[in-house]
Amino acid sequence: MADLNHILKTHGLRSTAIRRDVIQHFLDKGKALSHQDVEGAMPQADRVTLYRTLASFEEHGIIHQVLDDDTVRKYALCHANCTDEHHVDNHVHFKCTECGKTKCLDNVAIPTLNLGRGYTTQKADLLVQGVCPDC
Amino acid sequence: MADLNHILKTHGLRSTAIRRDVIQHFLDKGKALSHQDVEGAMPQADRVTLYRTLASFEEHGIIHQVLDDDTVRKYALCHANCTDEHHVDNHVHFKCTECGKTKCLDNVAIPTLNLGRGYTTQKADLLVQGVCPDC
DNA sequence: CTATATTTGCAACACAGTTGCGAAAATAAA
DNA sequence: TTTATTTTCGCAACTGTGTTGCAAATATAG
Repeated sequence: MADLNHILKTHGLRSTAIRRDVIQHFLDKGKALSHQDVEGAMPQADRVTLYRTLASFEEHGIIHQVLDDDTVRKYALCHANCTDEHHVDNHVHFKCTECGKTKCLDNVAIPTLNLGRGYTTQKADLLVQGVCPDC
Repeated sequence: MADLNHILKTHGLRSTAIRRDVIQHFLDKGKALSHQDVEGAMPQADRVTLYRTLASFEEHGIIHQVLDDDTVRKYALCHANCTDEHHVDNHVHFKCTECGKTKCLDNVAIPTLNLGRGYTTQKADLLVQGVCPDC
């Protein structure tokens, strides 16, 4: 609880009950969550507030977007040293076709590619789908 | 035109004006297109028909979905040998942050990764963002 | 040229995400 | 601690994307 407080403060956000609950939910689930996932877990909170919470968490480097093959936005907790300015998310995302969970593979980096003459790379997102160890 | 006809037939679809127009539009643009992109180019066609056209093209291996960091679905033409059963799309997608165009890099393959014990890989999508040679 | 199966267009709907604004709560200042 | 200031919350209303059911139109097979 004091922990959640600290996370918010160090990212320049005020500590509110809803925000602490949202972070706690991400910690509990340990996988990428959509707005709907979060809303389902805390029906007392307003839809719009949750949308704004997720957006501001992303802006301040608490969570990052996870690309997925469906159209709803998904987010996962950033690992450690992401701040407002400095966002470091170079890991692979894995979506299990059995259990449906999408997780960050923090220890698997996205390889650097040679795209050919004239291309500059700024960021890369890699989504791998298959079956996870638990399934 | 006879060409477009042929593409549709070999993928098991009837040849209609709208479908030929949609394929032609993909050929003209040479980049990933959203439903809105297609609709803008042919306002005479019904919204729903275009949604169904894109869905059925995807099913029959004429186009494939391209992951993007916004929530609207985007598609690009499949290269050659994709059929209903056999879908081969192992290339990297590149989105230029200047011109906004997303294209297939057909000559750049997604590298095989070792994800660790217990993971099975079925497919992978890689989106690289940066500046393209034209910008 | 006719019969049949597929495709199209329309209306209506479901759901994701956004904007504006006044009320409430969190921090800063006294 | 109390007050002032700034941020956040909750509500209503809205926009945009994508879907479903059904009747009319059209493409192909016979």
